Amino acid sequence: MPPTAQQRILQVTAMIPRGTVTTYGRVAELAGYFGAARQVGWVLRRQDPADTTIPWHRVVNATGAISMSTGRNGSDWIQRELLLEEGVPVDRSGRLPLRAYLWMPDPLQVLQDLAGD
DNA sequence: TACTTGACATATA
DNA sequence: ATATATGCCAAGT
Repeated sequence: MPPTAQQRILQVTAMIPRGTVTTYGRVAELAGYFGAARQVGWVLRRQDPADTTIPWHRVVNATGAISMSTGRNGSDWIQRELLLEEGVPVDRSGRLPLRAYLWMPDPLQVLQDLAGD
């Protein structure tokens, strides 16, 4: 069975280094699903906020902010705390200096890692 | 099958 | 800096 989109999205997310962040759109792109940013949000939404096995908190939107929403039942604020713990400065509205903390992986390396499993 | 909903992104005003 | 408008993709109803 070929890996599902969800699996690849989680695999890419798992590669994000501590103390750095990336965007939904970028994760989709690296996973091989350019344009499917919303799907990334959908996948991360069903992760257990308490489970840090996969660093879901290192994914933010393209404006450089945590996507705050009442539907998240507070996981958005948990995300802020987790990022602060890693040294990523997030202000009270959830904004952060994206360009300074953005994960810049070598695309080829990412493909290698995805293939290797 | 058709319509609605979202942890999105980009372009405009 | 905000707000509105489209385009996107998959799941839920």
